[in-house]
Amino acid sequence: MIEVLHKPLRKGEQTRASILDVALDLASREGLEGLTIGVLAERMSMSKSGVFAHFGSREDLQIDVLKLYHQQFEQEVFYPSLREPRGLPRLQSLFSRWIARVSLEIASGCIYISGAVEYDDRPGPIREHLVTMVRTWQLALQRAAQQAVDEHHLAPDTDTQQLVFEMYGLVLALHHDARFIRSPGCVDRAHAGFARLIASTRVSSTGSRA
Amino acid sequence: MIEVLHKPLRKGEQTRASILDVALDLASREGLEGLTIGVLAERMSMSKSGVFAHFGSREDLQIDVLKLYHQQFEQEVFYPSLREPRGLPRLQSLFSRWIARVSLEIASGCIYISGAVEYDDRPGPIREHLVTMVRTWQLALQRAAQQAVDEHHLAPDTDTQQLVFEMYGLVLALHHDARFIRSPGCVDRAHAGFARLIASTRVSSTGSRA
DNA sequence: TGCATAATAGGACGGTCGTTCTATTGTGCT
DNA sequence: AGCACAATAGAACGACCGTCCTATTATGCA
Repeated sequence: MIEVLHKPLRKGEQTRASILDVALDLASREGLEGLTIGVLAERMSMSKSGVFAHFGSREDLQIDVLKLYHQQFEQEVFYPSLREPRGLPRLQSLFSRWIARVSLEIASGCIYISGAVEYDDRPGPIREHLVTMVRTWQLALQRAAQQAVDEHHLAPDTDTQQLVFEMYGLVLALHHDARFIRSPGCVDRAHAGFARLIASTRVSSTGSRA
Repeated sequence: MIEVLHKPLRKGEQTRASILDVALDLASREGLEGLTIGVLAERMSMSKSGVFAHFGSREDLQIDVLKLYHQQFEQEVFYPSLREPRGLPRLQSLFSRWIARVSLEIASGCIYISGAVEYDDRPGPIREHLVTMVRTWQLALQRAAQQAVDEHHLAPDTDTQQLVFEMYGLVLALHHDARFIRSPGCVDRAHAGFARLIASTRVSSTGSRA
């Protein structure tokens, strides 16, 4: 008996979790703003109020979806890469798993990316959560890049912020061409871009601009 | 007397044009899906039906906004670059003007980019128009890149599709970091990325990947 | 097996949406 | 000036939205 007081009856948490699963799938397809309680209830074969009761408001639901996505992203992309040795191998692993995830979710879309467009001009807690999560991911990439510099895998004068900027660009281009344009072969192009990026960073400086 | 039959009274076309101007500004901020007739009417100090009467439907309005944006984009980015000599100078001019435009519209957003996310999974005429326009722009870039190869400004085995992919990525990253993250200095990073991209393409092959 | 209460359903609210219809105002030509 | 008609206003429609309130049903523990 570890939990003593107010142990919530199990059924509630269980359906709440499966609602969140469906909500995540829906938000991945239609965007966080397109996530609607009515459609969500329909997919759950529940009433609107039945779904609503599990979250204080739609905004809370959206934030919970965001947190779930973040959690899955960490689990699939970030943590497994920590098993790779520091430096270039880990950085490459991060990028590869990132690409793999974005490739897999071509059918459903990446909430970090769609959310960035939806909330770039919409203030509020959702935007703040999103920015924090994306910033966290970018800083994790930058830390891995800096370790690659420290391990002498990349040139000592490497601008790691520039490196992350370009890595992010490759993934955004992948997402764009795959989901919007639907042009084949863009996964390979993302990999090729990264290879060239690393190659030109390994030998000499990236060369920041005035 | 050049125009003879059914010459439309001028007032209508005039207000229609100014409605479109406001609609473009609105769609740049809130996205094409966020463009609403009620808000548009409010900003025009007109009634909803008064605004609506100028367009057969909201979808037609959205498409007209799209066409207006495309027209402005061509006027500001594409045509001026044609005055530069074929090859690398023209390619660089295209990219610079592109960056400049995206930088200027940091306050309002690029419809090509936000539209790509909004309509990547939403079939219909709007999506089709958008894809056509973006494809047109990508092909223009690719043509300019191919000319740079022909003029021996870039390596003969350059993968121009890969080049355009990475250029697009740089602009997407710029848009992302400027509008969403709001991190300073990303305009310089976009330029630096392009410089590195050209440098590594000028010397040797880009190296496509299996 | 009951009883407290968690979980869900159902309905109603005010709001906004795109769209349509009808009436009114304004324009531009003869 | 007056007439035909373009341009706009105003109100109403059905649909969907998030949210609240009140019943009803289901759950888990004594």
